[in-house]
Amino acid sequence: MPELPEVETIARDLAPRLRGRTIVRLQAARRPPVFAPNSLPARELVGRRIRDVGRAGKFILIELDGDLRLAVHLRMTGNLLYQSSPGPVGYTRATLDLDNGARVVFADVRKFGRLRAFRGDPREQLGVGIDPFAPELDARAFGELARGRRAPVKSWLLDQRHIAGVGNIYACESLFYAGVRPKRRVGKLSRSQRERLLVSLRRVLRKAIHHRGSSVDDYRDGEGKKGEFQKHLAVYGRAGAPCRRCGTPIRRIVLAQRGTFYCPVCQA
DNA sequence: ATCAGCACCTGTTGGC
DNA sequence: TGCCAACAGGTGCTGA
Repeated sequence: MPELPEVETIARDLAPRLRGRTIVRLQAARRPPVFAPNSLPARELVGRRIRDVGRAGKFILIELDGDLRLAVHLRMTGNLLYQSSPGPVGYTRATLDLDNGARVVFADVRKFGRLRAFRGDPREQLGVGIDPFAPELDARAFGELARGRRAPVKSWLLDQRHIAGVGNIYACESLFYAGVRPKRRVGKLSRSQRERLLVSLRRVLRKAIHHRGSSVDDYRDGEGKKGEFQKHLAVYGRAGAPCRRCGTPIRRIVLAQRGTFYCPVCQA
């Protein structure tokens, strides 16, 4: 479900409320376990003060004293909610009670989402690649990452080890604005195609953050509210509908087992 | 070293 | 109206 813009929105919602608070109690579902197998024990988190909340790829990062971090991955249907006065939430998988009486709830219908406590460098520990907004990521660096890769550009964008944070919606959208077909082999893109793709990717991610993310179905922000960017999608979920630029019906194919949307005229 | 395919879960939707 | 297959924003594992 949530991709970079949704995760960024939640992290920004939570940061000012959680900063300086201490975790006084933690409850976590055991079947199936919400904590990842490679997590430090959950009890390590109790009694710790929260320094900040950020993001690495699609992970929400809750940074604690003692070089400790809690990474939250929402996968398809996870939500992370702040409650100033705690009340019941459906599909709750974990709760963090804070020293001011507030609570952070992790709820997830499909139970794919995971928590992981760890120490050390987040990008290294979590295996996430470069951030799309990193200044050092230019057409040249993109070219080096993609050199020799035969995967379709869309599949490559979804692999978090390369560029981290792009998911199915924003991969489709950025390829549309760049005028590149999802099936094009990433290693064979021209420099100008890579340039256009980077510009499109950043523009669409920035706009989506501005609109507080896309709520196609389950996504909610840190206050439980929907995003607005689903109203501005150009191709995602629009199979058969006219392309906003040329009027040709948007096509849907399956690539890497994911629904993939593009305009057969605007995308070469 | 890649990459396709399936597994993990539950809920909603669309076609017959 | 009812049933069931297909599909859903993600990733990890297996085996070719």
